[in-house]
Amino acid sequence: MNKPRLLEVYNCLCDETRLRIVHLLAQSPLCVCHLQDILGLTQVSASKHLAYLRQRGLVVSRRHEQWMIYSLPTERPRELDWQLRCLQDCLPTHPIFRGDLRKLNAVRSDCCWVAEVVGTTPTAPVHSSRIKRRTE
Amino acid sequence: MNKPRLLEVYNCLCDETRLRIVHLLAQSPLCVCHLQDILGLTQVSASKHLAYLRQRGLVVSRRHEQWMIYSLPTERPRELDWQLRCLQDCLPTHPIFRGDLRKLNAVRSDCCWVAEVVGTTPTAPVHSSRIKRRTE
DNA sequence: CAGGAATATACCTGTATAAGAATTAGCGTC
DNA sequence: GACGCTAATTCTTATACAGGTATATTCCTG
Repeated sequence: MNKPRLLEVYNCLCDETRLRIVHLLAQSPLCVCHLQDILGLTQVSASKHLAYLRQRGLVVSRRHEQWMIYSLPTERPRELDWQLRCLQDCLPTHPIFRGDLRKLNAVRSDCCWVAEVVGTTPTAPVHSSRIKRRTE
Repeated sequence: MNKPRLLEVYNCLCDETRLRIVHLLAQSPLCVCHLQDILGLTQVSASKHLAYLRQRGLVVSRRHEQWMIYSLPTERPRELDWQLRCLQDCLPTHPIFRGDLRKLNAVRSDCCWVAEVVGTTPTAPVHSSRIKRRTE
């Protein structure tokens, strides 16, 4: 029924978990398990929220070995671009999102393989460090 | 639980009816019955959505005789200001909102008292024209 | 190909809320 | 004060969706 694109964007962002996900992905691409860690989500919850966002075009995913890497699309509808600017302006002062950014940086420094995996060249092998992550 | 202000704004705008209301009020203050007419809402639906918006600070209301005039607050949180800019940029092309603006202009021209009532000086008497509106 | 890790899906349940009907309340005219 | 108009509230019902459990799928390693 030709739902306005902007309305779909609002439907995505009106849930706190999804707002936090988009806020994090605006900083860096991330795999599902890192989003779980940072946001304290169950695997199912993370996966379902990401599916919701993916189906509405707010995020894209690509497989890298056994991980799914989620990121913001490079070609973004203007509706989303407005929201990203708004997030950047309005969220940094709020404790929830400050905390998320802190945890994001912890993940980045703890996991030597994140930079490789989430970067623009996702083809580097990361086997040994992957095991390191899961056992730590 | 200290819900982020931006999340509340999204909760308001993620409903199509409320998005259309805010879009209209960004053009001009309006009384409830005009919003009903323009959007094709029942009295109850209009009133409840407006209460939802009012409780979250996205709109304010003032009584003028037997009408409640709703408008955007003059002092707006930045979260709302971002959305107003976004609406102005993203919505004009969509048929739903174009239609709403058309109907808004029809109301404005049909009803000689709208300008008086919704203006910054809401004290002018409008009795005769009010009756005219209801019977036409 | 067996097994494990990461992710997705199907199903069920609970909750928030949108919509409708009926009622109530406020303001103005007569 | 009775009546008409505008708006708000209450109650009930219906629907969307978030969360949980169990299961399926895909990829990698040995």
